Amino acid sequence: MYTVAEENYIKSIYHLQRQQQNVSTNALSARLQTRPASVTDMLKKLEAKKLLTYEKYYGCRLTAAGSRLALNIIRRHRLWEYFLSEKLGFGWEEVHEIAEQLEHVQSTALTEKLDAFLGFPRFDPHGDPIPDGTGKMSQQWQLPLCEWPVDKPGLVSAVGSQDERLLEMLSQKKLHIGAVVVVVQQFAFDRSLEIRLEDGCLVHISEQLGKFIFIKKQ
Amino acid sequence: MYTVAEENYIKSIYHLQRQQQNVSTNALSARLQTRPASVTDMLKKLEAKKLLTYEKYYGCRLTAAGSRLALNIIRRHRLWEYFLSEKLGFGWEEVHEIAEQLEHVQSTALTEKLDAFLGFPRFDPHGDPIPDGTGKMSQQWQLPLCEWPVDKPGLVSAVGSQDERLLEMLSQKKLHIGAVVVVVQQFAFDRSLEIRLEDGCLVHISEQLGKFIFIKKQ
DNA sequence: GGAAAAATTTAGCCAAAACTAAAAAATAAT
DNA sequence: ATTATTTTTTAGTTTTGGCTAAATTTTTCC
Repeated sequence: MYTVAEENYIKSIYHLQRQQQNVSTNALSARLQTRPASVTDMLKKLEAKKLLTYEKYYGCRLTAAGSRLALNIIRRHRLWEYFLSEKLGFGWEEVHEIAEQLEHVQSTALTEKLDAFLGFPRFDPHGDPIPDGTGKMSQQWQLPLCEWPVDKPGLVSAVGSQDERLLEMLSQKKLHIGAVVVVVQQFAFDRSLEIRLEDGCLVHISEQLGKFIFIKKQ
Repeated sequence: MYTVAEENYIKSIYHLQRQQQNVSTNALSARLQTRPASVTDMLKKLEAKKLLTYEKYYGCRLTAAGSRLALNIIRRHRLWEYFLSEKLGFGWEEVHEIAEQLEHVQSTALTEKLDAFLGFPRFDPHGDPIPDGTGKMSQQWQLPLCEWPVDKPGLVSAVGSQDERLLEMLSQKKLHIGAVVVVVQQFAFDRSLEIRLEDGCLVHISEQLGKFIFIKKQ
């Protein structure tokens, strides 16, 4: 299969490709914290393996095979993040670093069984969509409530966890899927939120909770 | 911290040390499937890191620090094996290879939280004891029931899991800790077992169940 | 359009962890 | 107690994935 270094390159290229259509050597160098010269070397290797096309001085793009691999790595990463946060009780700031290691464990069976064990979650604790086994993922643009802009109405589209304590809290605050909400203000002290529901009710939401409620455009 | 290669050496030396008191270059070479010359190189490196003492031509022994590291790696390995088998539903033959990768994920917090999530299990699916955070582990020689010799009386000494469905089944079959059992026969077809209890009752045990009941000598 | 700046590549080097072939030490056998 | 055999080490290479310094190409700016 592929080495950890190769997988990290592919993953980074995938993410950068969403902003620039051709990923430059320097952009990769900055993201991976390696020198441009090393990036050039690796791009040649990855081109030889047909994971990307590379044109001297003009950067690279993933091939279909490269994108497939990238989505698979992202799938592993986000499933582990979900596991760490949901099952082991890690805070969402802590999960990324550990998932960076776990994502490189090679075993298709492991990924599939983990997915099933977690109940086929569609979003990780940061609100990013988790690709399915074929690489498809929910494309809807959405953000956790705590990052949603003030005064812009939005729709509750998903929750990041099925924890019953979370679900209980949501139902008590009348925050069901499909509810329309407006963030009235964010308090600087603890980054908690005041939001207004359709019926005009004002509800106070901790930052912690706001991370698990996902909002999309109406 | 330590590299994957270093961790694998330390783990192998720990296991070999239980048979020979000084671990020879050749023994390590055979176990790790690397050439003796490579082993010599690595032993020098590990000695420099004070994980073992090494005397030219006479093999090596782990230092206290080396043993501590070895037990920590074994702890990680067996906790993951338990997770894979108990939570993800892998068969016990499949878990070893995947755990070989997972054991090298570096994060003390991960190990501790995983341990807690699993309910602090004391034995892995193969019946091997899982060291605790300080390196202590149950030293009793014991085997899963499904590997216990026929006609040899044994004592139920531990169960490999606290799963309540398992515990329910055990109490129904009157297989409490301390019970004396004799394996009457093992059926070749599904490797299930017929065992006799103290009161003469015959009980039928699936292989699946037999893996989670540990037996030691009377 | 040509000079300066920025980006990228080439060339040569390093460390980790493996390898082979040959030398040296330890062990076994006559 | 020598010799033969086995084990281990030394010396020199390879591959992977980094690095620096210098050269080259592209881009930008007057």
